[in-house]
Amino acid sequence: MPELPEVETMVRGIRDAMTGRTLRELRQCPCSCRPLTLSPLFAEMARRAKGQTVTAVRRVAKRVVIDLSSSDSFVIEPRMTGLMLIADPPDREHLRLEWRMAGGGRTRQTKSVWFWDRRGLGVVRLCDPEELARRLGGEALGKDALLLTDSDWYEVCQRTARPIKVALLDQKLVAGIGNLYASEILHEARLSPVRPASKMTREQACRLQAATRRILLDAIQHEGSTLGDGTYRNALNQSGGYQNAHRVYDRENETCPTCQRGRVVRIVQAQRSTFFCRRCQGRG
DNA sequence: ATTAATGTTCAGAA
DNA sequence: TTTCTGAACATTAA
Repeated sequence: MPELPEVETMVRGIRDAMTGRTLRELRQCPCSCRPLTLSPLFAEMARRAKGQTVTAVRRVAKRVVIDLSSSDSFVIEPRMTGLMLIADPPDREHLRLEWRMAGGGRTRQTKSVWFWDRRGLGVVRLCDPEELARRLGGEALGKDALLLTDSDWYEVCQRTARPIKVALLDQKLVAGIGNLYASEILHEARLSPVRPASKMTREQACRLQAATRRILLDAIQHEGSTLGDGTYRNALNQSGGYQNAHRVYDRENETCPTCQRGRVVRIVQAQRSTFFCRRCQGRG
């Protein structure tokens, strides 16, 4: 489930444990399931990273990026069930990787950060982060030049005739939005998920930009969404709180909290569930 | 036993 | 060229 708000929460949760510290050791955790996907392979990755100091911990779209004093960075894609932790994990058998950081000052102590992943679909790379960023569109939320402006949103919408909900999931168009937040954003923007992206007016693109910002900031404030299966946890292994604020996602048949009249319906687009209110979001 | 679930990426068809 | 579909990855819960 980690989408932009959950990854942002992970990054904030591990930042102090890593920034300015030296990597004493990278360890692969013994686990009975399939091995974590690493690039390069573990031995090479550990050799290149050991002894490096972490200069920054940041988020790029749905990825955690750990910059090292060399030009390398760890780029972690949690995909469906990956977590970055500094506290006890939900279980031991799905721990995948451990970064043992030297303690502050002259102490011999180490401070560990773990990557935990139940389904094991996550990927950890050690590479130049630029090469991965090149495959992504502008950031849905951020503060630098990568962030999409109002007019960028309009231009991005013009690029495809696919339904706007499907377009929002295309990381080459907008980076950071996933299935859950796409429904919430479109509801906030009062736009039909089935409307072709290319038919958006400038005014609608503007609403989309504003809704994206509001929803994602709000979700970050609540430390992300922990769905029914309880998989997503913050770095301290605590649940997020935004699931209680969802207006349409996974709320099929409930009364729309905005118009108080319509019912939330579920449709399938690109093999994923979309939730929306026909009354206040229209038919496209 | 079957189905669906937050993501990404690829192959192949329409 | 664009868009759509399905599969693959692996696990768990309803």
